[in-house]
Amino acid sequence: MKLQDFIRSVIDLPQDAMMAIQKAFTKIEVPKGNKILRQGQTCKKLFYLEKGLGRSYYYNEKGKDVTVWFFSDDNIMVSVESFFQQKPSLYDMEMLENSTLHYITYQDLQNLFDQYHSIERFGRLLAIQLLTDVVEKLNAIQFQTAKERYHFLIQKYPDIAYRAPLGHIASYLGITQETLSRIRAEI
Amino acid sequence: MKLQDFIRSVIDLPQDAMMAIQKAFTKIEVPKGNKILRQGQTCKKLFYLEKGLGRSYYYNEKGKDVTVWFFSDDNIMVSVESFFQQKPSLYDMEMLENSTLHYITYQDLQNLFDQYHSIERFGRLLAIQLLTDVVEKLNAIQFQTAKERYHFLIQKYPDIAYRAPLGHIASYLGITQETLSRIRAEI
DNA sequence: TTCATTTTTTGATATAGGTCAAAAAATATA
DNA sequence: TATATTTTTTGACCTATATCAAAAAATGAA
Repeated sequence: MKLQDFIRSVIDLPQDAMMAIQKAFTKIEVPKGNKILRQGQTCKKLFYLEKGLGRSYYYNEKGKDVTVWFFSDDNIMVSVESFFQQKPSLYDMEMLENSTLHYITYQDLQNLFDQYHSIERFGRLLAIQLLTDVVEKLNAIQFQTAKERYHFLIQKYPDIAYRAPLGHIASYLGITQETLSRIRAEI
Repeated sequence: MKLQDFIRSVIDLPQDAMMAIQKAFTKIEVPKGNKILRQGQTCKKLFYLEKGLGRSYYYNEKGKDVTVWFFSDDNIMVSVESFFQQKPSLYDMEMLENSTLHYITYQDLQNLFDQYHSIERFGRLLAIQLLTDVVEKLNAIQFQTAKERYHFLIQKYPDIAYRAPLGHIASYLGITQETLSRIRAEI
């Protein structure tokens, strides 16, 4: 989906605001395996992922790589707390496929928030959308068995279930890769 | 904390906006045990909890009462998805102590969003604050043992750990009440 | 106070899912 | 191709936490 269409799917901006926000985004291609943010850095860019696949992750106390979130086509890709509160990120963010992204810098976005009430609203609606996604995942994770969690993933993000490596999916669901492999074998 | 001070803690509103938003809130006292929202209803009010304790919860497939979130002094109390997307709530919300609340209706808030850019920004910042809280809980829950989850709660919300019934805390942490009781006994 | 109800604790047992290890399959590299 | 590397699967075993049941403690009502 084009950036413009994505923005429209969130809010119908007046012409001038739409022009201004589009101008503030820069399109980039990022190859598979590349990082767009490192743990400890403050996230200075908010990305729109037009096409591709990415994830955020960290290494836990035992050094195990833990996927926190997946990002796929037509979604915002950002370390929420780091970007919006401009503090160091807890996560790395990397692309799992060659991807097409558009980014806007924190400063440019703040300027647009100041200039356009309608873009401020866009920001609010976006935050609520992200919030809803996280709440949904929390509910899925908190009280469900490993099998149920996997079914949640297939249903909600079928593309991810098939495109991402099993180890990443397992840690995202809070289970081990062996358990996930066994669940898949059953089906 | 007074409503005005709470708003100030989020954003410094211009005088007129501050007056307008304060006027739109209504103060109420809600006794312990009372519900402020029922599952299936669309949440029409956003509450600020000046003093007291509340929770949101639902009954799972097995009929077990599961606490989704606690709300304590100086916080917003709302069913996020239901209020912001004006769709039926998945949860009941009830007060666990006699509480002092202030509410604003969805419609009044939308009108303020339309009228005041600064209040729109307040809304955005509020959403991001809620989002950060949920992300934090998700991380705490997803990869930690029962004991670690309980310590997260004590550290982050000590008041809740001591004021809420054990059964509610256990389901909030995604563990059984017996396990939580045993964890407490160890300490 | 006493009695009833609710909440918390304790005990015995069961099980989902973890850990460790190695084989098999898939993917990347020369 | 063949070979090396990474990812996934399978097996054996173990542990944290669930479940079921009942006692003890706390709370509320009469």
